[in-house]
Amino acid sequence: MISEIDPHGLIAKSLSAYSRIQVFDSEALGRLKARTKTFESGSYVFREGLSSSDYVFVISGYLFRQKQTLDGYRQIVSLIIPGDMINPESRFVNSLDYNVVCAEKSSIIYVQRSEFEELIDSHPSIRLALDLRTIAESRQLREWLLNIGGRSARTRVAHFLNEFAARTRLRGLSDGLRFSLPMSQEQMGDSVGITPVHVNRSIRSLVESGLINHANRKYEIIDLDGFRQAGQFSERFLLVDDLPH
Amino acid sequence: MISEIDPHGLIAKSLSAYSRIQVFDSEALGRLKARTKTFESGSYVFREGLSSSDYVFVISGYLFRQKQTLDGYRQIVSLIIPGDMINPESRFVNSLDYNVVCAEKSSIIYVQRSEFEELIDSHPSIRLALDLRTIAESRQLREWLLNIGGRSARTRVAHFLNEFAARTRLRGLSDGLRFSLPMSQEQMGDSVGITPVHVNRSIRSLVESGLINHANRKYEIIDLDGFRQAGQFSERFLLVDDLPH
DNA sequence: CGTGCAAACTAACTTAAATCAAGTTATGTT
DNA sequence: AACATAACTTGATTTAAGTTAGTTTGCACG
Repeated sequence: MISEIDPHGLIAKSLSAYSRIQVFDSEALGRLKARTKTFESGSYVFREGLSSSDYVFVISGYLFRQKQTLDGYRQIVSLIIPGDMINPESRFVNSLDYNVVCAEKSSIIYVQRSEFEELIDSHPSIRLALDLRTIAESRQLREWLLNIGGRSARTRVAHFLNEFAARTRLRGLSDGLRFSLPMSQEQMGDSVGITPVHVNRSIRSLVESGLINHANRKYEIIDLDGFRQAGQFSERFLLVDDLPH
Repeated sequence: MISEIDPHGLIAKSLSAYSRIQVFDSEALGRLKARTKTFESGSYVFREGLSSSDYVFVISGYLFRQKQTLDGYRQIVSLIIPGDMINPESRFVNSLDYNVVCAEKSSIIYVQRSEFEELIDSHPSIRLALDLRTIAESRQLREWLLNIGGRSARTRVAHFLNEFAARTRLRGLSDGLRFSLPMSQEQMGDSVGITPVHVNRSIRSLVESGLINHANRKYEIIDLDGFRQAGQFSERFLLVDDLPH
């Protein structure tokens, strides 16, 4: 099925976090031809090592990038939210070093390599946005490293939840205070390097401290300042300061 | 002090790991004007947040990138070895999200922003090498995340040492079996997220298993296969497979 | 060539998080 | 509505790693 991407859609919005996307840029994005595909929760969009010939974006649903240890431990290395590009390194490299798995039913669009590369070549601000996105991702990875390497379980979980709240707010997907997190406590554990039962205890502790409410997979931040402190969270690392070019 | 970089020097060698650097590319690199500066062990080359106006490369000495937690924990997020660029994201962004500290006395060269950018513009293979280097770094960060998030202390330490051995070998700085590691056990701990006494125990355990010898800061790998297994190490993640452009 | 200091090593003890083992609560299905 | 299944919750126990503290080694410097 071939459809046209909404010209004022998610992707332009997501890129505009990194560089100034003009009307004509986002119109060009809107003219891209794209195949849409739906994936069930738990299914793989990419497998490590396999090459991808198209550029792939998320329209709806949450996914994650994950890697595995030889003895079966799975580490989630980043969350992918609607509007994100799934395989940004495909611009330069053939195969990915991670798997991409759906946290819930998702819809994904495929744009032909050549078509997207023409767009990049003719729209400097889109190229810049992609380059900056790469920087932002490295920052995020370093922040996760600090989170996992240096903080207690409770703090890690709080940091993770803060990050999710901030990212969804910046993308216009939540108000930053109430959100539902589409992943199991086991998956959260695999994101921050602790066991699921400890995730549970950590969440409980945050609730008991009066920082958040939690039921099912819905969260509500009651005391934003306190909750940020509990997670030693600052949203600085989510943003990049565009160089004046 | 102004000097010329050795045209067949480290930097060309380091970039050539990522894309095919031709003679004329490396001659151009050799013509770059560079200020050299020496830093003592423990001194800061960059501080988080401060902007940098030049491109900076390591000629000799080891350094690391590090971040801090509010309550004082320091996480080392990557090692910088001779030939590496210290501030690659300066191509796109004003300020760094990490500190850069010397593990030992190091000599560093500064190349003017405009001069280096002209070089990039006129040498596609150098630009490509830089782009691929960025991908390689993200891979490394994800691998560290997996290492810290999912493995036992002993395995983490073994993985770290394997990585160091492989990286120095690929850069021509060691034979990959005997090397001296210019960092304290405390710094190793801050790299893999454990305490220095546990680093010590882990190293001893690896020695007692007959996998390596160790004295002062010198290491010798006795059983390479066994040592790789102990660290669940594969050097695949250090390399990128250049896309045929 | 001692002296001082930082890093490496070791052991004893403590603790945070993992593991194990039941429950319980949701969610989805015939 | 009853059943099945997966996710969540909770407590008891174990274990890996942290902490504290002391000793030893290596090395820079007067």
